[in-house]
Amino acid sequence: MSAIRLLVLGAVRQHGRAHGYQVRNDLEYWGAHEWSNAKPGSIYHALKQMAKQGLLHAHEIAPSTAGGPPRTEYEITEKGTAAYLSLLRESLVAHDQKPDVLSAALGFMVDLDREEVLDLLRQRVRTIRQWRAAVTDHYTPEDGPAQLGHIGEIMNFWVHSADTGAEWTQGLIERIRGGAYTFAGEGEPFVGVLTEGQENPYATGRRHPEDDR
Amino acid sequence: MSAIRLLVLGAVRQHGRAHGYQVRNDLEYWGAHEWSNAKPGSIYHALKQMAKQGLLHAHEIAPSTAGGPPRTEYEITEKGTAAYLSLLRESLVAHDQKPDVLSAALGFMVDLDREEVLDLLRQRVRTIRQWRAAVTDHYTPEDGPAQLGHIGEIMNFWVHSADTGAEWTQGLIERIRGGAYTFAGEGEPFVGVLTEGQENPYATGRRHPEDDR
DNA sequence: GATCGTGTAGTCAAACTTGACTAGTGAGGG
DNA sequence: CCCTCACTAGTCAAGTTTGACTACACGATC
Repeated sequence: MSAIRLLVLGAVRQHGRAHGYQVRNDLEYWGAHEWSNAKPGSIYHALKQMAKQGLLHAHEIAPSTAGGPPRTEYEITEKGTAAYLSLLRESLVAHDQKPDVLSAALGFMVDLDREEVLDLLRQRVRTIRQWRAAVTDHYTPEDGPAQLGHIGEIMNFWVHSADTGAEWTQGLIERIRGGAYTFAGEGEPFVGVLTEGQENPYATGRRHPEDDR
Repeated sequence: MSAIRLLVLGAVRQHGRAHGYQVRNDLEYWGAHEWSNAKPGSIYHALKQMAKQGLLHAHEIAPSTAGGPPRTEYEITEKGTAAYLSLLRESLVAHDQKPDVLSAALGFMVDLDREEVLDLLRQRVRTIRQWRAAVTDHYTPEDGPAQLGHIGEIMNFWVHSADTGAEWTQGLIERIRGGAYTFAGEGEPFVGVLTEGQENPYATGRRHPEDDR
């Protein structure tokens, strides 16, 4: 699964009601266009698709005051909220070598409560360890790993990713256990969307020149 | 860019001439179906597409002796070889948070010569460092990183990935500098394809049960 | 007062990916 | 001798992603 659905659902949910451009702008604010496939086409497509599937409810709205084509506003449905939460949980646990999914999940983790996030992250560490074991097991020929030649570097790379991924997750667990951040039901939530008329300091026009990679 | 083109070009090139199923089987042998999107559909699609673009040359062949539909054999063209090498170089250098691209490139790096690979990997380390600097710069507000709240964990995660990625690359550089593996023009190359009639120990049927993740 | 850039809002075709499906052959078991 | 199962080889529709494009409004600039 890609990160786009999680991102879009989360963005719409935070707004209560949002049109495509608003979602697009939020994702840009979060830097998501840099670490995920959050291109305009994907966002509008995801909105339409999820509306068709009943995860979002679409309201046709008159053309905006600021020119441009007629907009559609979306609202998350109950089914959508359920899908969102299950996607979020899944993304925190799963180790699918897709860093964008984890990044998106980190951005929304505070929608769950602290204890649950800790549980999910511990589960994540276990998942990674299991995967690591499967890799070393599967790719170690009977006559020793040297037989693989340079192909062994592929395995080596996965194992390294697994180890560092587990280590990082462990660090995050410590920080959260230590009381960092504000989770669901712990009072004033952290506001991560742009309010109407607020300028976007991370908009495309003002990127740092070193960004090009 | 996805890894599929690199994988398919590399596989066809190693065979000299190969039909779709052979490529598919090689990729499975390398475990590529586990760490990349090397599904049958993608492979056949890539073959056709690249044939249309002149990177491969297609020979229509009579139905195989072993039953099944008529096969098409592909041969890499000059243009294809050029594309392959440039894709390979690019994949060794680029840090696009897509681990499958790097894995594929590792599998083929021995098609280049040792010194060039070392250069490319050093370049990779530099690229990662630059990217890391851009991230910390871009996502550190004037009033200190604490302002980001839990969103800062996204940045933290990238930075961690960059650091461990650079570290791993450095390790690989050391191993290659130390004389490991056999690169282009250094004599008997490592054979990474299945020869006709050889059994495939990693074929789908015999996977380890722990593989399911 | 034309036009140039920027922001708003979204569409579209082309390419790619996915997962399920087709279809023939041959070996082995009952 | 028939039936099932695995292997060989590939197709297809549905869904997704990409990158370029449209179209309007507003302010600034020449």
